[in-house]
Amino acid sequence: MKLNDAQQSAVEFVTGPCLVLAGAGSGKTRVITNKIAHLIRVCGYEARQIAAVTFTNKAAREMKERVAATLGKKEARGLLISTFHTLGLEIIKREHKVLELKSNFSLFDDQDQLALLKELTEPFLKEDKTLLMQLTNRISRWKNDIISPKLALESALSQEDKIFAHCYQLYETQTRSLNVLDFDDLILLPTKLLIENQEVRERWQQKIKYLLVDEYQDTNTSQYQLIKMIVGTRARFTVVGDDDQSIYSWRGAQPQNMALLKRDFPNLNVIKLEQNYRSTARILKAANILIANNPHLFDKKLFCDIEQGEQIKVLASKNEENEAERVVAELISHRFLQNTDYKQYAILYRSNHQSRLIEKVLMQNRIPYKISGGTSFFARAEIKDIMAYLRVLTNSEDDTAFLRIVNTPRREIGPTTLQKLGEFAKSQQKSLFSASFDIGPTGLLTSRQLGALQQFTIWLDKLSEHAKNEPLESVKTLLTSINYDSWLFETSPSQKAAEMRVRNVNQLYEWLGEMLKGDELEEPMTLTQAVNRFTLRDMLERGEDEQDADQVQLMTIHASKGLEFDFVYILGMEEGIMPHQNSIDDNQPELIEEERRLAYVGITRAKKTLTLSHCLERRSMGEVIKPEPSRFLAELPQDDLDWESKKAKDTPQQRMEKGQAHLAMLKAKFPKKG
DNA sequence: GTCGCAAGGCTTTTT
DNA sequence: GCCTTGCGAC
Repeated sequence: MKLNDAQQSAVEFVTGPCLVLAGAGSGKTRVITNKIAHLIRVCGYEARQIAAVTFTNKAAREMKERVAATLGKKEARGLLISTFHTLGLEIIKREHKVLELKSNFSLFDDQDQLALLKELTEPFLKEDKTLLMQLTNRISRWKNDIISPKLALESALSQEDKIFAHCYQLYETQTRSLNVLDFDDLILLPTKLLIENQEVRERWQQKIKYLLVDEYQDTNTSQYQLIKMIVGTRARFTVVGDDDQSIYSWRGAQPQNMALLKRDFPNLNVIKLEQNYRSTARILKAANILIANNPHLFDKKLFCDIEQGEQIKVLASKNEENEAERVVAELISHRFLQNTDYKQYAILYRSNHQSRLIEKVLMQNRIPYKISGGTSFFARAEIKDIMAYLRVLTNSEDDTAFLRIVNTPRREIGPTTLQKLGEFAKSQQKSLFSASFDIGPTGLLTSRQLGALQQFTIWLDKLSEHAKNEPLESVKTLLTSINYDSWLFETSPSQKAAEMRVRNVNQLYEWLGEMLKGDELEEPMTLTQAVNRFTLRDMLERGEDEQDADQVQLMTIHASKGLEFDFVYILGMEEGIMPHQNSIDDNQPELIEEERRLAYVGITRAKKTLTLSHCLERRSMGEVIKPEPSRFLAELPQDDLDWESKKAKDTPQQRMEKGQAHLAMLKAKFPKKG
């Protein structure tokens, strides 16, 4: 298919800064992939001089595949296509000396971060969960805004601010001494480094001669600074974004960065992509009308010349079990009548836990499905265990990981031993691992306790030596010598669960093997790198069977951004779910607007049909609630909706009347503004 | 030091 | 409703 005029000019404009305002389904990925090809084939760039960044692993993977398909793997080799965080990790890895970091640092995921903060702030916050959450968010915001603990402390006004800033400082000191970085550091450190160090900045400007950024509306302050530093005054870059699809403001994304670009680069070329190639006219119209309820940074009008299409179905179910059954039943009969593939269907939801029931029903009906995103895999105890082993193996100072594995499987090293070891290590300013070798003469431990501890750490020490030369081999040794499979069988509630766990561990091992080996597009990694990539959930997957597999796609709406499906089902179109209860409670219009954008993103994933589902009853934290249908349903053009009453015995006339009465109620309850 | 049970309390979304 | 945490028994 030929590019349209707007797309073509977005591809061919390479001499300066370029902002592409790309509405949903307007072919932005095509623009990016074609532009990369154009840069290489026409403008004489080498692949390794071009970097393209996105926000999610899924999007990065998708882009890699599309680019490889356009250019061929040979020409695409060396291209840097990754998430912001992986790019940051890469910069830190190469510049670790300038940053005064050891090369073997490990990464904290948000759970590690929370656990450490909880421990560190216990004297100040008294384990108050709300305060702890606020602190976590605050630290993240400080890091996003490039504010050091020192500065935070200086500018703290209230008593609470001072305590938070103090905790921030403690946290920073502690993470540095553990030789770990958190996710925000991966952006913050490179940004600070490039701002402060001219030599390093020039090195990266030399290396990355052209930068492309997808989902630009999701950048936060430090990410924007990082972009500015990399592109420098040459300003050879293209950013692609859509303020209507900004759904990450809760983690610091500033859609205003789109407007800032005009200020910072006065010669910015702004190109609008307004033709939608994805959805039926009806779906597009519904999406446009919904999003028109939000204020806009940039004006754009999406149009398409695809046929009208079917009405948008609205299912009302009695409760959430019913909802899952209804949606699956709809899907099965649709597939049967239309003779389609499972992989053309997507079931989207607001929060991860909503997948549970759907999974159950899909399983009962033996329908193949794939859940993407979600933390399910890495949240599993067996995966966390092995990850902790790998982290200690590469970074012996990672006490958090050390504590997780020191007694898993059981080694008779209990809380008393660890308490004493912890105190001793603290007094010596040492890691738990290293302190274990020096604690003997102090007599703090009984000989039995010391024996158990040292047997473990000596073994670990040998293993990490082994890991330096033969990383994959050493991981195999690790798994066999702790007899992990048997441990899993002993501790699992059932044979089946144990088999599942063993499979998960094997999966991790397989991925690890692939990452250490590399492939046509990726260089082989060190064990440290591979472990850090895992923490970022950014692993090399042998794509073939994954891609071809005919499976129904399950994911959150957040995870679905940038993807498209023929037939889309959205669950839980209810007040309290979408919009989420928190955004209703706080009574801030911006929060509802973000929820509306989320609904917009969900709706615009659909190419051919869209089905929206809500329940009349739902169990929430143990009690039964009766949620109202989402206000967003009332905002959609009602002529394009096919409201189906929950009772099949209703005549169409009754159904219509009920629907209309319901709507009147909704409209009275949620009057449109303006 | 380990295991099992009961009570309490809640992550929305991702790297 | 489910998962984590705390406590008591062995």
